[in-house]
Amino acid sequence: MASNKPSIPKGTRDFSPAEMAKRNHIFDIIKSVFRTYGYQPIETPAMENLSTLLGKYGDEGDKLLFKILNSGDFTKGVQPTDVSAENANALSTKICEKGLRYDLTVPFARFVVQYQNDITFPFKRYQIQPVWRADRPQKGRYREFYQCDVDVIGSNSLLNEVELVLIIDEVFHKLGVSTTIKINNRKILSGMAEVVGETERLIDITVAIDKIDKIGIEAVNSELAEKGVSQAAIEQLQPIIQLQGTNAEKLEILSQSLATSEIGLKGIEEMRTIFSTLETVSGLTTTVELDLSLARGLNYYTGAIFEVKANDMEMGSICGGGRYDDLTGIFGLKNVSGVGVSFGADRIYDVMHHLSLFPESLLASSQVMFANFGDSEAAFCLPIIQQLRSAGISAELYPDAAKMKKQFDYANRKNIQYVAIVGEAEMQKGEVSIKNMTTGNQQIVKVSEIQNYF
RNA sequence: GUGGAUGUAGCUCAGUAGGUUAGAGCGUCGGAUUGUGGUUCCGAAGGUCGCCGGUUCGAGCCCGGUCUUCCACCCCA
Repeated sequence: MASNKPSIPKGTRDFSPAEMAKRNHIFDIIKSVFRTYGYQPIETPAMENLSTLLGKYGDEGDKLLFKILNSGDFTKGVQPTDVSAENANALSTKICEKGLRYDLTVPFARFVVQYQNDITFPFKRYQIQPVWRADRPQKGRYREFYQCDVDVIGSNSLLNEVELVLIIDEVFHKLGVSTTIKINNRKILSGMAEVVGETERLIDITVAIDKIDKIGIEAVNSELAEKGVSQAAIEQLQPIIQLQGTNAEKLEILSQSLATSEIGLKGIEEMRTIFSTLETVSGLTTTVELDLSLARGLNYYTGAIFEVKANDMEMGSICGGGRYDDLTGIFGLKNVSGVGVSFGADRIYDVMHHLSLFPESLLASSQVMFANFGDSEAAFCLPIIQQLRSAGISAELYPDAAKMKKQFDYANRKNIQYVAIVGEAEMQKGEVSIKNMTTGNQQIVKVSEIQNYF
């Protein structure tokens, strides 16, 4: 059949003007907050060299990378024996040297190393661009989605962590999304693994306890056992991962549990500093909570880790990040620590859409629409419309001399607040009748004073 | 990547045991109403039932494959 309906790849989406208005609302607020904290934008290419991407996200991450087939004769150098299911990975690196970026943090690290001599440290940048993951799509999970990253690199100060919490708080406050910020620290997690004598199983332990909210303590324990964590270690972990109380209380008990772990105590100290500094800042509207089950998959995190959950809707994390002490080291720049978070714009959109949090005014294209009564009336209106536009008021003329019903319908559908009516009578007096579409009131205004009406 | 559902008009969904020209509501368009919308009334358009193949005298319905979307797992924004 030739009549295939046009379509787009799985997990990708088109966006209509109405959707873009809402998406831009999110981007605009995020950007404006980033800027008020002194961050500056950069962009990097959609594709990176595969060598930049591979090995940074763990085995799972590598599998989810979109690879780009080499141009030209990509079969050059490939032997028939290379082509087999077991060889798929090795083969892919032979025929693909580029891939679509998986996140914005690794390309940022590459960027920092590449331009280290031109950058003033600490470098505060933000970056809002799409990323791609060859994941199976689901609710809140897309193959192409936007991340909004803010990072500061080249500073060890915990003030940066505090600043990120303030940014998160401000963004979600301005968007009207009720959230909880969860914080943990990789050093604490390392300390836990160390204390129970399972240092080399850190990743397995964190991945398992990360699921405690979802699958419960029993299932977590059996998963730990499955991964080879000793029964004694599992028992030792119980009181730690099930800690209750205020942030300060949790830290207090933890400092006893992890007393023998230098790294664990370091993590606790960091968290104490972050929490106590946050207390000196007034006006925080979001709950900030120490959550020891928070692990986060990306294994380049070394200090604080963040995750933000929407309070009023079931949805994966809508923002997440953490400190990475040596991400640039992989690209040859040692001893540069960074910390940052990434806002998931598409998930934030889904949450706001589901909870009807978008302001209605976003839909309006113009503030005022001039009804069209015919050629001479239109000609009379055009200069007035230009006058409004130069005063910063968005205005449009209905292009056809259609029936009033149709023109008013158009204004309604496009959420235009005012309709200006200029016919024979108004033209002669140099006036415009302006109708408020929500109240239905109509007023007559002199052409010379019209821009003051809005 | 593994397992499970789904797909009928622009949207939300009906569709009886497989049997003539596949329906409704909303929306769209036109009219009642040639300077006043969101209400009402009347009328119209719009579907190769996701796609490909099979079974059958006959398939929206049964079977196989494929794609999409959704759900769980893995993992994640």
